Amino acid sequence: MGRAPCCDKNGLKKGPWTPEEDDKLSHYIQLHGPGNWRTLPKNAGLQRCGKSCRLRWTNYLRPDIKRGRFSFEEEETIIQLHSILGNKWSAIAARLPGRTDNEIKNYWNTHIRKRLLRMGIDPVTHSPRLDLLDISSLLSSSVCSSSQLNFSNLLGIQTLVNPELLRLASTLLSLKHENPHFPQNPQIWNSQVQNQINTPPLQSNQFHATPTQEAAAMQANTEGLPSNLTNPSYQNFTPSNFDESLASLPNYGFINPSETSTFQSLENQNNDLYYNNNQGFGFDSVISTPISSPTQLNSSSTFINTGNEDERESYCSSMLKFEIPESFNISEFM
DNA sequence: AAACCGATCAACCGCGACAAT
DNA sequence: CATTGTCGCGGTTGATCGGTT
Repeated sequence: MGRAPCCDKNGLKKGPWTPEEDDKLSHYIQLHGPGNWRTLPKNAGLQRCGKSCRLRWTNYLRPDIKRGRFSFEEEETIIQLHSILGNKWSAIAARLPGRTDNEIKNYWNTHIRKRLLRMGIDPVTHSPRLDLLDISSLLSSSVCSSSQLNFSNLLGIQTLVNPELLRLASTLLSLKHENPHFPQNPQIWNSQVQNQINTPPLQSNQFHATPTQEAAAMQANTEGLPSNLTNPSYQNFTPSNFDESLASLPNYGFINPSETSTFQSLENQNNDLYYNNNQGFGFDSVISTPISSPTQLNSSSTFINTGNEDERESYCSSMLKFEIPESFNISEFM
């Protein structure tokens, strides 16, 4: 089926909007509402296509748009929602009052994505970027082919690999060795470890919404779920385990600093860790928070609300012990 | 002072979904 | 059921700005 042109482009203006055009559009919508976007420009006396008008209104002129820097709470919400919704910017924006999908998308691409990469986290899968080192396949072959833990291969690449990675590998191999149910798929392996790294116990006070609000929020967010979530943890998504999936979402260090949830602690845990995903960080709080109550987002989390980008990253990194040093050239492994 | 470069973000483009006919 | 029209989404572009050389 052919797509109809959104408008007759002949003679229509493109590019940046002038204050006069903004005034015309705002004034018209305040008086009449947007109505039909196709006919709006003509009625409002604008030499623009309806699409351009809609975009200008929804992304800039709408009176309820919040301007200024994203707060820690908003940033955390974006990351968590992105980990389950993917690039569903409109669905994410629906959970962030006053923020537009375009603004969130830009902020993700220019800030969050880069910071996650610097931290060694894949912004698509939200997992540690072990894949960059091909360490997953290395470990997989080692694990699957022998009951004896053979570190010779690992040691051979030690000069290239962050010691933290090797220690992680050691931990994972130990867990695998002791636990017959350990996932064979390295990707699932990674994501499950990531979940545990970032999932301190759920706190009961993270629920603020009424059942009705929760139901509405759940519906709003499940509607936006992609069918092909890249994170293997969520590929088995079903309505019945949705809570589980949400509860096990990554947190990237935006957690209460009093909680210890690091690789160090991982080493001391028994294998039950891998089967208690219900005790994840309270993503429920994000999902259940009413749209009109942005300040309630993750109220249980403790934030150091500085406005400094570096401090945010530093705080993030300090909580998530898995960190690729600045000197480590990731691009060499791409 | 000028040139260069990277970061940012407003705006555009193409497409899919869906309603209307 | 097929076609047409509209809307909204996600990806991309390009203008602008500030910092650096």
